[in-house]
Amino acid sequence: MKRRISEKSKKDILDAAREVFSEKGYSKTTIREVAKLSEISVGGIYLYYKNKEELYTELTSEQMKTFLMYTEALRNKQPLTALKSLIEGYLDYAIKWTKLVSMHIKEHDLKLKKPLKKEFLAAQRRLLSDILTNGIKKGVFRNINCNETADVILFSLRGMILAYISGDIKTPRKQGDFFYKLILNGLKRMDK
Amino acid sequence: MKRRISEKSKKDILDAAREVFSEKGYSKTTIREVAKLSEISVGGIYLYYKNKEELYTELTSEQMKTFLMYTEALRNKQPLTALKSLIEGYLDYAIKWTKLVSMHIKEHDLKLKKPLKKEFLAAQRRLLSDILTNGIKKGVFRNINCNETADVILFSLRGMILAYISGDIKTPRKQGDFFYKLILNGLKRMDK
Amino acid sequence: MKRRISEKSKKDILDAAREVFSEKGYSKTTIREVAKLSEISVGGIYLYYKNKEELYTELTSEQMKTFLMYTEALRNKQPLTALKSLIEGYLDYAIKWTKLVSMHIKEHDLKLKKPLKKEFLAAQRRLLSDILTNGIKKGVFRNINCNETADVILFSLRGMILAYISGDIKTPRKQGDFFYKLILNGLKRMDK
Amino acid sequence: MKRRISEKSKKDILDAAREVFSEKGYSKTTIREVAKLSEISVGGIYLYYKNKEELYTELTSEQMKTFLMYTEALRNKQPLTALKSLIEGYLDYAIKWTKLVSMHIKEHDLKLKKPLKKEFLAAQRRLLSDILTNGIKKGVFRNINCNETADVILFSLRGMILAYISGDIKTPRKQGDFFYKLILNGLKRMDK
DNA sequence: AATGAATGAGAATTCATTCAT
DNA sequence: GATGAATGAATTCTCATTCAT
Repeated sequence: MKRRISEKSKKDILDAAREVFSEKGYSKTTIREVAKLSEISVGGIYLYYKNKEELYTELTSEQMKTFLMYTEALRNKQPLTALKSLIEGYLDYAIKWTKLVSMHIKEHDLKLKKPLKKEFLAAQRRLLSDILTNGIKKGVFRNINCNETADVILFSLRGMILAYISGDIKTPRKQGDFFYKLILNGLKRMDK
Repeated sequence: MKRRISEKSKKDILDAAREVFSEKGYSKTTIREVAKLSEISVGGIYLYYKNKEELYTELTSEQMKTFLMYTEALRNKQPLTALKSLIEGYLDYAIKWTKLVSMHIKEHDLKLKKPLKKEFLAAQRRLLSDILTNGIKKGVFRNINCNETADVILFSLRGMILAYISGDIKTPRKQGDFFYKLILNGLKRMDK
Repeated sequence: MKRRISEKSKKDILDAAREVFSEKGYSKTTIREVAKLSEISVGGIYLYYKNKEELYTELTSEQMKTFLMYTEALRNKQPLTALKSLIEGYLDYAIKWTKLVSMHIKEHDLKLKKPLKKEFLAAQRRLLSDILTNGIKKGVFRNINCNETADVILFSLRGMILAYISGDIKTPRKQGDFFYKLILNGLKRMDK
Repeated sequence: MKRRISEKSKKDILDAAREVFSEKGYSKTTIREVAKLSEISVGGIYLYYKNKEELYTELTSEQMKTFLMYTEALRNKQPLTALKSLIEGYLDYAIKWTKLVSMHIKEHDLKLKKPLKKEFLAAQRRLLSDILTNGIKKGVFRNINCNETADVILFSLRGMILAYISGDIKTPRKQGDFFYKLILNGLKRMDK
């Protein structure tokens, strides 16, 4: 029987869970596998997490917090820089945590995640909306509806990420750059 | 014991599968239920489809063909109309087949689906690219890279759909309209 | 894979369940063991019975029906004979189905059994009450409260059975005879 | 780490066990819960009791001793009073410790309990037999076989208790009174 | 070809018991 | 002696797949 500090065990489990959940998604992940990888017995998992659901929720929550911290830092940048960095941040994160992001997308309909996700999305929308508002104030952007535009941009970004994790594109950063230019300048020919 | 022509049975199964899969999603769909609805025995299903995965793949393939037929019809419309209709078509389809689309996203990494999806995406990209090229020729659109832009638009649309099936937005058509305007006009203030 | 007629399987399972449940009681009985004894796979059990609870309920119900049939036959006998036969019937049944009765007593607090048991008890009470009423009418018994007396007699009998299955007495029939005389004549010295 | 005299710990555990066992019954009682309530660690429990079964046995033994002390006090009362008090004592005890008694019945076939129970029953029988003998001597009771009668009365009482804990009767004391009168006067009409 | 009863591996979860500290 | 983290066997139940008929 192994002896460890409680906190170490909890972390070991979460690390293993992140690995397995990202690889397999929620329903195909088994506690047995998490146990094996974390080198903690099956029963041991249940010492720290009430059930599979709670383990998953904890993991998700932790990931979102990390990401929020990164994006919040963009708040004080110039509008154009901030917008570009936000797009890049999203895509870089997806590149770094492909499997994990893949899981989040796969499990988009998991009931348990709903409130967590809602709050996360709201936070992202607030941030992007503020960036846009700031851009309008500074005369960089047209006078658009910031909230709605923020939504559309965020959703589109998620679409780009989905394309990346699905293997439809290999160089998401390049696509991101394209997306940035597209929404900046639009399609319409203006000189006419 | 029922006697039927092979093709009829195959279709019955697929109809039932579409019903059940789109109601329950992949994992929660049981072969028993498909059997019941199609009025073909459990064993019978396996006569026509090797396993659950193959049944799913067949269904997906069929759905894609149907959708392609719809979108191809846009080829001859005016660029702006075609673009708008394409966006609306995507979103309307997602509204009509929410669960089915949700399932496609959940199973985005299913091996068997890969070539199928690739071809579907390529077709969609060709179409949209042609619409854009046509728009440039007619002087409606700026001189953009059509292939890349087509990709970005398609992926963004998928993001919008993901947002809808995830419950993040309730009125995807409205968002679609917003998206249309955004990519048309861009964000930048032009008069300066 | 064994092939059998559905009805045969159902019976095999019930037979095995009777065996195991009587031996182990409800909670210590495992489906695996019932499966093994019935020579039907674990999954097979669930083909016929929704869950452990239903299997148990079915078993109980079947037993009660059998027993009720026997006791109802006493209704037309002479009061004294009927009373004596009832007592004997209870104890003989307990002797014959010791383990099964033991289970019923062990599981006296199982929620699922409640309505079933209530109806069984009510039927028994009606019968005994009728026997007593008849006895009063014929002048064999004192003018007692038939319902209450029926209850007390039935409960006492159950006590006798509990004593038997607990191993406290070896010859329940003799005790039954004693009980019969006791409640017939009472303890009190009458000639004073 | 808490330091305590061995005997104190043992008692604390037993007190907690009584609480939990009588609330949950044998199978649903967990050692963890006993540990928590007794404020002794899980491992600590196993220092004093070999396993769950032994803890249960110890508890049972203790309960029986307490009950015996109460009933022994009836020995010097008048026969009729003693008999009535005995009946009431049994039923009151069942009312007070319903769950505990229920558990004793569920576990009636626990091997370890057998000798314990035998001795308990013997003691009760001796007492009741003495009461009856005394009653005969004083001319209150008919000349009956005291040992056998004692048995029958005790078993019947257990039946009454079983009926109570099974929920078949709500007012065991009333039933007890009825039982008392029944065995006192019998069923037979005497004036004929 | 067609059936559906039967299979059995595998899932989440619990808990008596152990043992390193 | 005392602790409580860790163990892992055991539980109920599900369901894709098989195969005797």
